[in-house]
Amino acid sequence: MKVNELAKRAGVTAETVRHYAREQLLAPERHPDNGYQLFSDTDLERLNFIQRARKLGFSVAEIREILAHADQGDSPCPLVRDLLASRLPQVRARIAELEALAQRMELALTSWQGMPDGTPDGHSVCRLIESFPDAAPAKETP
Amino acid sequence: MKVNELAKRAGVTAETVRHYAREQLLAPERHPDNGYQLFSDTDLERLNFIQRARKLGFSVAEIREILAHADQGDSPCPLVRDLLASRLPQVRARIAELEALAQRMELALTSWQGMPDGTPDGHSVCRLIESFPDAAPAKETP
DNA sequence: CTTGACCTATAGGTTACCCATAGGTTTTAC
DNA sequence: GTAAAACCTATGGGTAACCTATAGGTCAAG
Repeated sequence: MKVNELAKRAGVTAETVRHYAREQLLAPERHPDNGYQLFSDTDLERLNFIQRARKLGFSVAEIREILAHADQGDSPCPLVRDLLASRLPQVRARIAELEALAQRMELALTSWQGMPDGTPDGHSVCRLIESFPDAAPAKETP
Repeated sequence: MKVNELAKRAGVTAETVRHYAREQLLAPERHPDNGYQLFSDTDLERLNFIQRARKLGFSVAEIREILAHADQGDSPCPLVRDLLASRLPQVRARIAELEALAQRMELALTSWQGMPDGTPDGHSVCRLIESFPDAAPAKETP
């Protein structure tokens, strides 16, 4: 089957399929005449596996590793367990970070209730923000 | 003051300062002879403002907008409120997403306790993953 | 035989920086 | 006085997982 058909069957976009092929998660054959990528039913199963693994938080690079193990006939399951176990605390940390952010945002919104906006001068941009208490890391935009 | 001094005073890296300058959040003067960026105390206050705004979840692009308003003499506070109010539910949604992910990860880890690893064949990569129940979106790696 | 649907590959955008490079400048030490 | 250390510049590339746009080849149907 061709890109679009595989994509539809798996419920992803054609671009995602091409992306995975570029990233070596899928290794379709090529039609000798036109160079089209030709996927098998095994590729569909593989793509479903990728989807599940993504839902469990594995990165594309990790999944490539997992699949490489399997392709060599080795069980990737121990690797899978290790990856999951080491990533879980990071996810929890990220959640805590975002929760702290949400609290700062809420506190700001509520404590600004009825506060005057004021106009900026050389030493103030927006006192609402400037007078806000310091806290935790800024990190990236969520 | 030069890049490094401003960076140290504000507790960020010199690269971050240069980044903000490139992104128009800071508009330092230039030393006429050598082209070095020269920052004033006002720039330091501005940088502190940026840090606070980042901690409240504003993106660099948003902060540029906020500062532009202030530079024109307009109060950016209403804009600030709107941005915060519209971003908060997104943060909450992201938290919920990550919590669901963490739960899937935990469920996987515990339900795999003592499960055999198995070796991959043409129709299985790692049954641990393949047999895992479907759920929610995959989204990006956190 | 020409649409229209589908395919290809490449390049650039997203976010907020970080890092490496090459080369000019200033400061410090001897 | 000069040489090395420390700092400055601008540019380009990397990060994660795709998405979009471009230009051009292929194919089935009318």
